Amino acid sequence: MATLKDISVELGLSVATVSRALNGFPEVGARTRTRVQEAAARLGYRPNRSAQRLATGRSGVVGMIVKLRADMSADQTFFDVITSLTAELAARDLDLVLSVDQGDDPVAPYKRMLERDLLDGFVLNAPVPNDPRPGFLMSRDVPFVMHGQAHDAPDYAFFGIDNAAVSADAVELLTTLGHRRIALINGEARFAFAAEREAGFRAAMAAGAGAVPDSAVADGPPTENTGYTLALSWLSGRTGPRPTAILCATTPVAAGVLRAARDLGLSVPGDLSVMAHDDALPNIRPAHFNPALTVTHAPLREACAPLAQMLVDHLNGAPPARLQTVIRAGLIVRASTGPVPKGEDIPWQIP
Amino acid sequence: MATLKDISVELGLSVATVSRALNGFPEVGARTRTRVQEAAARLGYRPNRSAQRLATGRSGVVGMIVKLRADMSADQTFFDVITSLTAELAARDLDLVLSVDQGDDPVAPYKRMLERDLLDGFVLNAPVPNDPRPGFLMSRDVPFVMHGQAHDAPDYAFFGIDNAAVSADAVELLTTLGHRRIALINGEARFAFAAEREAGFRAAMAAGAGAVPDSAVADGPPTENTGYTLALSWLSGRTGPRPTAILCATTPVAAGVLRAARDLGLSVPGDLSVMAHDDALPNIRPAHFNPALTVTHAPLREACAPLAQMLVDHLNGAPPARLQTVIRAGLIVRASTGPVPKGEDIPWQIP
DNA sequence: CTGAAAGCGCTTACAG
DNA sequence: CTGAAAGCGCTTACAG
Repeated sequence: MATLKDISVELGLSVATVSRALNGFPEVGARTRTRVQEAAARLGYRPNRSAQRLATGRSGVVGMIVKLRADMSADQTFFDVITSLTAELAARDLDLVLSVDQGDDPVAPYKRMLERDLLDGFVLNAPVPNDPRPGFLMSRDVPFVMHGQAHDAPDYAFFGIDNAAVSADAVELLTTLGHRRIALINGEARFAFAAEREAGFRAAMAAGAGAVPDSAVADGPPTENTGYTLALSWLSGRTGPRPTAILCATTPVAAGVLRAARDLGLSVPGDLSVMAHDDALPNIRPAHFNPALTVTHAPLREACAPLAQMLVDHLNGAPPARLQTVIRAGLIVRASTGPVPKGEDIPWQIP
Repeated sequence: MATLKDISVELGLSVATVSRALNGFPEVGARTRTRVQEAAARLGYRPNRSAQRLATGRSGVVGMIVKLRADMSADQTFFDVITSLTAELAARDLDLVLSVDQGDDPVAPYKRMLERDLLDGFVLNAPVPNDPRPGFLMSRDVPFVMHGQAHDAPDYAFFGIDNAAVSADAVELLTTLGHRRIALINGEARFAFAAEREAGFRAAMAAGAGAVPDSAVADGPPTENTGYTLALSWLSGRTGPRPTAILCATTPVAAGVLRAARDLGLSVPGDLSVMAHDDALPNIRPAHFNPALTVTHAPLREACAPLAQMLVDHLNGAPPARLQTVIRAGLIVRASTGPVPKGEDIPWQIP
């Protein structure tokens, strides 16, 4: 394995200059930099991470703790995020060490990893309302970045989508089409994003379609089965007036709703409009649903590069309160949404 | 953070001696070792991994590549193994870096990780028949250990259970109870362990109960749904004579079989005996099934300590062909198996 | 049984 | 713009 020394000998430069050239220090001459870069490529130079880490005092390792849920439903989104996050961190010379935890104490696994004393920072996933992890890590001065947002005006680094707008955009599309009885199959209530979506949903509905009864909001694991079961119960009409549109937390949930409609002989979008939020998981193509699914669209994996970069910036001393990004999901109108059925543009009745 | 130097100053010893004492070198005097260990504990000494790694030339990082399947069914066993493996490797000062791959080429992701040139070795999971990964890694002299076994007389390190015996033990129990028409819901055919289980099943059946028609062997994802669907079709009797016993690849599959029996009004074990192989996943308690499930039993997570140790030994120069262990699963007889129903002890007919 | 010393491959003040 | 040198915290022949 070629070292800085090899390059320096090859070019008659000092190791220091070679190091500076490769690390993009501005004071290096353009010609020198080019020569160094070429020699590095020619010799197949790769920095020795352990040496870099020893010299800089960083471990180059960041951690992420995955909560295993009691119901054992391995989250499909998990793999997608891990894939991208690992790659994005690797591109920035950081290794990601995963640790799976099954305990009840949300900060205990972080304490445990910190004790081993070899982590530069954390990526926090699956925030819950009033998540205690940011407070704990900040009290110990441990850098981290959160995927999502657990508090209203956080003083920590995070990247997420505007979940209230996800609901509002969907509601606005549907109310413009005349819908008033819109139901929501939300993500699991214990997660912060779900709380934001529900709040956004209720606010947008109140503004455009009328108040929403509790019976028109439900949640469950983000599966086809959840969608099927809830839609079947709502659409059968046994539980009161039927919704004319259903908003789904994920595309698999929407697949279940579509199946329920089919089983009940309801046409989509003739009798029922269906929308979902689309995390753009691989192997799930809402464009190929039948009918093609109207969605709000925000690929989960696109969060990974910003998250990795924020963490690097944070490690390099950037103030975390500057490392905050909220992006707005896109809206893709396809064939699963249409005008409200005639005579059905009647708001929910609050009991 | 305390260093070796701190300890050496504290005790008036050399850094070298402190290092030797802490690393268990035999030549250190017993009293000296004790003093050093006490001082290390008192000062909260933790070795600096980067320094160790730089000095030893090892990265201290091993990789594991997780294949993401097209059907997106995140394997429940995955989390269990990752949890334990991470912990066991950490206890041996190794970090585990996961990489998720979705491509078709089984060795490409290993090549890619190798190019980054910072891995000491790999843990290989989910072996398939004639798995190309061992050959590739051996050709590059990359240490690895396989969870399971992909070849008949491997020349590489691996740890696994005797899958043929898993089937044979189950078949023997059932034939002793008089069963002759035993059906198998196997793990997915693309995995090596499933091929071993099927071969073991057919051999044991041929020896004790008669040959098995292809229609009595099926496979699918290791889910409740797989068990329910297959059992329903077999037990309805539409596809030929009913099995009097069903062997399941996993406990969730058995849960599905039990539900199918219930739905059809069949009693277990009166009309049907049910067995499964139990990976001992958390939150699944075959002892609490109704009836309590008879199983072959081999906790997946118990493979992790041996795997971690084997990898360490391999990294320390042990010849991989010595690092091979096959353990035998246990057999736990509970209430889901019983004597064959009267007059039903008639072998399968091969069409 | 213990120590002095070299070395692992980087980074980064300090000088010029 | 470049270099000489110290230092990061270990490990490990080599000597005694």
